[in-house]
Amino acid sequence: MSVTLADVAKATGLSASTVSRALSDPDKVNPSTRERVRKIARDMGYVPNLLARSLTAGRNDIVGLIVPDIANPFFPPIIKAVQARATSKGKTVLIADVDEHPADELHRARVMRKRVDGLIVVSPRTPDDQLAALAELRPIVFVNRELPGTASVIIENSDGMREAVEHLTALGHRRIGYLNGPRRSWSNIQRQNAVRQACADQGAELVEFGPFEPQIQAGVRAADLVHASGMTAVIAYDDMIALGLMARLNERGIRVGPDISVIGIDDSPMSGMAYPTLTSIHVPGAEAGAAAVDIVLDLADAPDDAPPPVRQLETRLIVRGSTSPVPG
Amino acid sequence: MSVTLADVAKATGLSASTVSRALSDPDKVNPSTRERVRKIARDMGYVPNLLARSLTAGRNDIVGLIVPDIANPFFPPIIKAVQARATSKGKTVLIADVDEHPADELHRARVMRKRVDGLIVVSPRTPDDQLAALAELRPIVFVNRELPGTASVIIENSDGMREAVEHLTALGHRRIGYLNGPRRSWSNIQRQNAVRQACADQGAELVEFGPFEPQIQAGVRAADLVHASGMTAVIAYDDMIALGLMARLNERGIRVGPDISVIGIDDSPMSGMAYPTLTSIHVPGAEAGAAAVDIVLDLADAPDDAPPPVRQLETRLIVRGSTSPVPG
DNA sequence: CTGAAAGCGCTTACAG
DNA sequence: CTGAAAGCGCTTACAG
Repeated sequence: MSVTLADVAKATGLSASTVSRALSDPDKVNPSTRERVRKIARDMGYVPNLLARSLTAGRNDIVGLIVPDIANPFFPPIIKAVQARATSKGKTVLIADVDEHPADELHRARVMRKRVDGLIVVSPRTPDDQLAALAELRPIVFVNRELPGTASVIIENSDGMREAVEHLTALGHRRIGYLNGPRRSWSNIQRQNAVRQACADQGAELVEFGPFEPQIQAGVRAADLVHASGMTAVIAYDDMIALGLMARLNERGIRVGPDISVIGIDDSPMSGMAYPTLTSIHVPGAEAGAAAVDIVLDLADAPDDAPPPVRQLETRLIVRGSTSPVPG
Repeated sequence: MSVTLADVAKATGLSASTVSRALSDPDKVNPSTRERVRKIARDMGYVPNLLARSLTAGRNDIVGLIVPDIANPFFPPIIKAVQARATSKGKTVLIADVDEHPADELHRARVMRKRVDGLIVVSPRTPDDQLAALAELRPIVFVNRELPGTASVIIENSDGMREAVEHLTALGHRRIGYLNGPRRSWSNIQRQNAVRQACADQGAELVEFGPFEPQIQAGVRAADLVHASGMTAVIAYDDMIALGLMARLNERGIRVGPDISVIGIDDSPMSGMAYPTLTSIHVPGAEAGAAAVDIVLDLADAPDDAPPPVRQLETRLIVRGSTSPVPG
């Protein structure tokens, strides 16, 4: 097998304690023995078993991050932000992608639990009846889902949605479609409520479609429904759906913008690359990721009875080429 | 702190051994005591410390996956394939994204090493002088990079590249641009060699640009260079660069297809969504991911002196809307 | 079927 | 500054 601390101890003629200190807590050992130990350890090809170290030290210097779907462009910016923040605090990030299988979340979280110092779960899809079990795996913070007694970072959809609806009504649209996201998605419920409220406030008629999965193909499928319904403007649950919608409308010769206005949500990197460029509601995913790191690491050394923090972040509309005045 | 095995043992009046078996190796214990133990453990909210379990059992049931950049659409299909295969073999996948910082790869691999049963490193960017150290963290398999004595899955670029160049020359193009990827990228060297060979074989003139990072913005930047050079056809290191190139050309009123032909590499999901749709060389990332899982898990229980397997996979051209006959 | 003991590979008070 | 000892929370031969 591989070289252990005991092997190095034997080779140096010192105790395991001293070797351990020379490697992990250098100040506590005589400089000359320290260097001797380190050299011998290196020569022997000693690589500390970080599992064992974590078990005794009770620390991993790792943050665990669980996301629903790494392929959804909404998540990479969050992941990058989590990594940037965690790195700046000396932690490594390990990611689990549950591939939109909500039932797996709890299992993955348990697998990670002791291997990390804290868990960030983005948009937990975990069914309600298991959510409490997930929340127990503290330190843990939810992004985009609230549970009493659990730390969370919440992105408030209402401002951005209000701006989107105002933008459309200002362009003359009176009938607005909303493409629902996944049926049980917490985010979709938030967005659905927000669009209903905003349309009611603006006196616009709202027609809902879906639910749709947050994938391009779902948007492609939505396109024909939307067009058949005669909507002049539509807001999609997310950019993936909006992009699929646009692709299919393009294909059918329906001009996005002039013929039908489309608004996405997430302001993902692709929204500026699409044709036409996609008007989208910016969701501060990066800020949310950074905030989640701060919270979960604070939690790690907070007393158990401290009230778990809840941070709120706002959204706003980014206008691009896919929205135009109502045709005719 | 949390409930330990010893706590449960005390509560049941049994030894830790029996409790351990009741939970992890149920067949070795009397059914009635087994159920009693399990019930009490559940009631006490016992959650086994998987770190400790892994340390003694020497198994994690986890596969570690290291990728250069999760936001690059080339990687998610590989990740998904790795997960699908690993799941079917009862393993969980933990992902590390090194965010295009090659120097971090070795460190991340070490952090993961004992927490997983095997490591898959996709497109290792690790500098040559550290690569051997990385390769020592066995069981490990590289995807898209070769190192003697190390298991790997290699995607052979030459077939797809030859098809791409043939396609362009058949359309009448005589001067073909190639947008290089990152300078030290192993993949770029492979692709560069392949395009040089293919152009030489077809008697086409090759003009190289770059290096460019595999990002949309780099493609945007490349667009003006390419257009100024008078190329009628260009092959990009990857789809990201190709998409950025197309976006900028669109913006300048240069029609991709009729005015200039563009070919990407990777056949990422977005290539079918772009405007126009992007002709691209399909790279069998999913197959590579699945193969890597098979190899790394085999390695885990292979004798140390077994020759590490090397698997080769082929590429092919997918023709879409971004390539047309040479103008004029 | 169950238990006592040793051990996985480290770290960390506690002495000296 | 260094070492002996106990311990982190489990698992697993070995006895019985």
